[in-house]
Amino acid sequence: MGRARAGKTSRSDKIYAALRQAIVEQTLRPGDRLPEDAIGDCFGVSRTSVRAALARLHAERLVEARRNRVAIVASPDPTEAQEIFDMRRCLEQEVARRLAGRLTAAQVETLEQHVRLEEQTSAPDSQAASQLAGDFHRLLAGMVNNRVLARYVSELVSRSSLILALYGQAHSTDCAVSEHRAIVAALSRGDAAAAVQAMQHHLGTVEKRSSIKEGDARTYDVGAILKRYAVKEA
Amino acid sequence: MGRARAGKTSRSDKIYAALRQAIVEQTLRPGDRLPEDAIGDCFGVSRTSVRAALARLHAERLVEARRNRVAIVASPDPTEAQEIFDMRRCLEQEVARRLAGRLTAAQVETLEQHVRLEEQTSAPDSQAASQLAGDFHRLLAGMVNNRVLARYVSELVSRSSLILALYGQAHSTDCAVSEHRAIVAALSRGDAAAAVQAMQHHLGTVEKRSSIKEGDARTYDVGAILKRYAVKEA
DNA sequence: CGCCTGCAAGGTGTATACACTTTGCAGACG
DNA sequence: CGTCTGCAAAGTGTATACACCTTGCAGGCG
Repeated sequence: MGRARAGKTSRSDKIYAALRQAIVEQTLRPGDRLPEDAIGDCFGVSRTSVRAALARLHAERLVEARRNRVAIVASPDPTEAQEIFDMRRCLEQEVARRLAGRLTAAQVETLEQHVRLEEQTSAPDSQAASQLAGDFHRLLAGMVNNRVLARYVSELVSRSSLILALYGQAHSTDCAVSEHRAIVAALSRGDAAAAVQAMQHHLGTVEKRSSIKEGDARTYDVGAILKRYAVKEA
Repeated sequence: MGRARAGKTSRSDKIYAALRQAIVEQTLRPGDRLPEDAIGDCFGVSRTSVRAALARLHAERLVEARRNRVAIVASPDPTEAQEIFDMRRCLEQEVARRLAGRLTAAQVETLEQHVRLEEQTSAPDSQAASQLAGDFHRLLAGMVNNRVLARYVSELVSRSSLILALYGQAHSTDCAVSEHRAIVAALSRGDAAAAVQAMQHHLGTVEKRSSIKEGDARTYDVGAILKRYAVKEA
């Protein structure tokens, strides 16, 4: 009886995992429609399970669900995109601060192994590389002994995929592996200031890679945008 | 046609709101059972809507849902409780830092009015007072222009109710109003350092008010607890 | 008297049915 | 030819039905 345990995943769990994967891999892109019955047919289950999965994805802000309307993959507007990166800087800086000089040898090894894996990945712009890049950040956050922090970082990392999909070019080396290496180095030699700075610089790089411009996001409203076209057509 | 808009709340929305309220008010206490059909009967709806509401509450970590088992109101163990307060300190400190010296006169007035409302509330240990205290923190977080931050703070504030319910005495003046006043004062005179410190001190006070001790949370396991009783009975 | 076994009751997981809402389009109408 | 109207198709909101899991307890067995 020591056996058994866990294992059992409900149907909605499987669908949740599949959809989530498809979204962060950008197979499903922001704005794509997610009709419950179509998805259900596709997985061979009823709408019931699909609804549960969609609800969960909605809670994580990976899908938008308007009442009585088909759900769609979330597409963060520029303002939201900035808020997400802003928050990542805030949280992951905290991760760096807390981890600097406090990593065990085993943890450092785990991180270095992960970075090595990233380097060895053949296609640098592949879905796999993108996935690994995200995992690096999750791995790091998971080493802080605070599951709330880990969960928030993980959520933000996922949502970043949406932003890259919208404003960057698909999987354009989401994260420079060298920057990951620099972060690990600073952390393991216990240099908190450098670690924090490396993290900030890294996230800045990632954000820049996706040019979220669009009128600096403060000017973002339909009126302003349409006005530009009106001028052209006048 | 400028009219209409919003308004329509689905049944699961209503149930979600009701359960949520009951939980943060501590009418439903941590560990309380939440059987879908019982709740459905109670609200005159089917399990379907209740399930959706519970799923949402689960996503916010206000209820625990084990597979094939009745859902219960979440009861954070001491470790989790510390993680939540830890995270609150991290995020709300950021709120203070960002708000200091950047509040408009109108915002300061809103805050002062809220604090006045808190002071005037007759019963200081009432559900109402508790609710207002939480709202103060949400109000503050909402003034930072970052909805992600606001959402996380709001979630943590709600979860704090669970902790107070478990480890504090019910609604024991969750927050000292004077401390709220001090925070507003520091913010409005633009003293970031003081604001941050006031916030930290305040959250420290709140956490202390609920003595989460229980063996310092590292020693938290059933064995250790039962051992104490074994000694008594020996 | 204590432990194990099996069963019934309580509850969840999932499919299905049906009502209602939204949306796009065809055809009437100016 | 553009606009309005109404209807059918697509899709969601909710209730209900049934299979299966989990748990507590009654009764047998040592």
